[in-house]
Amino acid sequence: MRQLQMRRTTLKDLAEMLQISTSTVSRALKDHPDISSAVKMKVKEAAETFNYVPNDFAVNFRKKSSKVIGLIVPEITMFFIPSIIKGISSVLNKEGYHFFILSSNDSFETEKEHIETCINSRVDGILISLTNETKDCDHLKKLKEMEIPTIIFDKTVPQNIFESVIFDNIKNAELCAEKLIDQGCKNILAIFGDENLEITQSRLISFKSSINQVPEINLSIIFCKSANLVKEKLDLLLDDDSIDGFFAMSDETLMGLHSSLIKRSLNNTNRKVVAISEGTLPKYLDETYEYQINDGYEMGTFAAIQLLTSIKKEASGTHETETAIHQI
Amino acid sequence: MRQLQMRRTTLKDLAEMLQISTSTVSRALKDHPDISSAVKMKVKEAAETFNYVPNDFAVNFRKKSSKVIGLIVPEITMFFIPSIIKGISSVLNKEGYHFFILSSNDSFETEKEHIETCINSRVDGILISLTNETKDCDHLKKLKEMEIPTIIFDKTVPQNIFESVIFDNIKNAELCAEKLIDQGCKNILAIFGDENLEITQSRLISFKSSINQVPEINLSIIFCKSANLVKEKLDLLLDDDSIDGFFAMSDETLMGLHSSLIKRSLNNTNRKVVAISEGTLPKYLDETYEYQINDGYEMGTFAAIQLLTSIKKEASGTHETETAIHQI
DNA sequence: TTGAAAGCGATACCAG
DNA sequence: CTGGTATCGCTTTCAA
Repeated sequence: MRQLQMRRTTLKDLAEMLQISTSTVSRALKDHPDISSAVKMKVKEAAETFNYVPNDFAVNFRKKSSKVIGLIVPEITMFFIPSIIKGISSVLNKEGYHFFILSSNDSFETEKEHIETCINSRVDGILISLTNETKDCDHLKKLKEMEIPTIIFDKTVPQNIFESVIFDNIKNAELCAEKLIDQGCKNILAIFGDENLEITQSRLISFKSSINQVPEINLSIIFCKSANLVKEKLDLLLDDDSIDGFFAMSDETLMGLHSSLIKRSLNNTNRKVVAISEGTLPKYLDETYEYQINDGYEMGTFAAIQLLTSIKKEASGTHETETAIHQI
Repeated sequence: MRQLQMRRTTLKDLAEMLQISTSTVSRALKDHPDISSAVKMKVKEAAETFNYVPNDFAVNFRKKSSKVIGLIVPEITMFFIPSIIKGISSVLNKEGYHFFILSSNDSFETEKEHIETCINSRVDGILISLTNETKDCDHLKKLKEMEIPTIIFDKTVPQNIFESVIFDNIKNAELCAEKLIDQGCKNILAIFGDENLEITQSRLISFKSSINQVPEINLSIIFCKSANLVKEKLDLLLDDDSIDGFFAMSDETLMGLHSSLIKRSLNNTNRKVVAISEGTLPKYLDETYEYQINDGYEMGTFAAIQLLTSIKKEASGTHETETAIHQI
């Protein structure tokens, strides 16, 4: 088995051609102040003409830093992933970092494997959003031991051992409730996702308590794990038009709701729809819907910046065990 | 500046502890037939207890293979990217490969930079979908010279120098046209994306020629680069209900159409909507819409498999310059 | 201002 | 079956 790729020009090659040492070439290439500008010129020219490209493997190996971070997500959804990727790329690429995407497919076991993978491939840091199955952070402890900077985002668990970035679920649910109240809705149907999720619970509690402050409102609540389930349930539920206000806690639940409303031609009747949403998609659904936006792009950038910060701290030897929770 | 990460157990550490050579340890760990099972046992046990993890940097460096591939896409869209990522992950992860996502943000310059980045980081292969600005493959020639296996997918250019994977645009547009014809539509509006794109042109030509076989059909065509533009144009155009058939060449154009139909409560009147679609989203829009599916997941798996195949060929020294175009 | 040389950690060839 | 050793390409002291 031969080499995977054609042999490339190395530092040594340049050194031999110019009859100087590799150390000098190395330093010249990175504008080290010790090197005379004459030599720098020569070296850079040669590097240019011979198409020299530093071998990142060797550099990483030597420096023990991969400039790679691992992104572990519970699943690849169309609502959240694209915006979060954009956000993360925008800050990481600027700093010369790359990232892998590893999807846990909603399996705790896969999540654990991915964490091992990240450790093995020597990532400089990890951004992770936990699966629905993940109940604690035990499997993350190793990361702490190995001092691998890690930020948890979006889906977290209560006993959090890392810095994390989440949306302000309380506030958003509250604002949605207020919109429905202001609209004068009296018969509200609220649609939530997976009942076991932290994010569902916090939105639920907040939404309910806001609505309950207006005693004349009649509130029904359903939980559905997928857009399809929402649709199925609603197709049965919506047999009268008495509901004048809908709340969807996410894009996914909103999609199911929209689908069902369309089917029953209820979309333009006298009812209000408000939702918590990532915001990319819903603008095309119906102009009358109102949203409280959870901006995935913003979360991505924020989390990435936090991670880079703690990578730098690690590198400089500071060892504060940050576990702050940032709400955005 | 100290090491980024805590020192980990190395082969040498194990060798010293067991008082044997590193070569033996290395071989034992990978079940080399030469090694006695007694030694293997000992070594593996030690590796286990001391939490030995091979240093991928060193391995890659030595073997000149990164087990990383670069995925370059023109933009991060919610319609295509999630499914393509899922498809690619599903085959690459199984084979121990990872991939970076690099988005060109529809800029030819950025695309070129990303290609450089991939070369620098010594990826084992590249999966690339070109931007709208990309008119030829000159910037890809370097990849050919350097013998970096590359597959172009979805967005290609006519003078293609690499193997590529595309959807069967001709067939799909044709089938959509037939659906509208079968439905008896007489006044059709067809919505296309960016007029300059290869994929737009092939869908356009095919769709038009199919429709034109039925002389009594009146066909109007519009081109819009984004869902928003579709909506804006339609909000002006749709002042009467005479259109009884719509064709959208993509999810993006379909979203604009849907939005506009909803707004005018035209969604449940007597008209047919057919579209070429990635398929993830549209099932929630309106049950009466019909689709010709371009499956991003399938494209992802297919492209990834092709890439792995050519990586293996490269490795074994076979040098067929494949430029086959696969339609799926 | 420059060079020599020591590794980083794993692999593989050649001996024994 | 096992050990010694060169090597991958680069960075980084230490010496000159």
